[in-house]
Amino acid sequence: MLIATWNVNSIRTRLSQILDWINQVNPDILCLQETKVMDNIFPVEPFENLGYSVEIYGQKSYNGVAIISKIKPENVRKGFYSSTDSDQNIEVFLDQKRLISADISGIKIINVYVPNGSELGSNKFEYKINWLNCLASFLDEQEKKGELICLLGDFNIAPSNLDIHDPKKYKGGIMASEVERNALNNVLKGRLIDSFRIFEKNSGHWSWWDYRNNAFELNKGWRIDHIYISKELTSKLKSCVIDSLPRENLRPSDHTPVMINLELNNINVDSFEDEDNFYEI
DNA sequence: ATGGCAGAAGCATTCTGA
Repeated sequence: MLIATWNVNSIRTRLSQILDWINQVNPDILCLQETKVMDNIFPVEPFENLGYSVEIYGQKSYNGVAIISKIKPENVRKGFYSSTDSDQNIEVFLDQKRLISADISGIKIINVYVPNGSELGSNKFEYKINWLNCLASFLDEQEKKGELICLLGDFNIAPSNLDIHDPKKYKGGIMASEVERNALNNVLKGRLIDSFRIFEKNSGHWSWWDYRNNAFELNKGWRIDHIYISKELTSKLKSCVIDSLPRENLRPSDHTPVMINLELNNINVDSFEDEDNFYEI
């Protein structure tokens, strides 16, 4: 099962590029960020015509996330939610559409567009850290329910200096600070694994290149788009690939797709009960 | 310290991103 994430920086501007990529790669699940469009004018039909279900959570101009899936998702939820009434933090984040989740093939897919944060010390930076803390609480609750999780999207954080083309230049700055890395680690808590680092231990692999200063041509990038999976799923993980080709397109997104291959093809979704599998909840 | 590049909104220019 191919699961991909891609910050497309406007679904309407990038539509033909996304459809081309789907036709070439044939992903089972494609999670999008920065769709930048209200739900009532999201181009749903082109994806449905390719056999996908489309779940969207967007707004005008900014943010916006979507799950495009061959298997119809269940329990689709938009934004943070909690089964306990105590979590009043959630109300604060309703105006920015940055998270959509759904159950697909026994895995809870959590698609996120983490705030950028602008610069350390700013109000936006505080929002970013608060948002990540809320995500940590959200995952705590999912873990308590025994969910198998795939948390993926644009995190706007380079997890280590290996994930920045010039770590000295950007040391301690936005997307590279210890505060952000600690907040991210508090989300992961060792229970979620960075798929890419299972296969690649070296630097030099990027998922985002700034539009400015010829950054792509100079290969001055960052790895800020990630696919984290529950520990229990790592034995099923066959690959994690950053596909940099779409960044070469005319009028590209500044991000490029990241995808994993999870070997779930021996699983019959219709007969979970008959299977003696670790992923049962 | 600033700008550089891009998209949306909307028609000149501002806001936001990373």
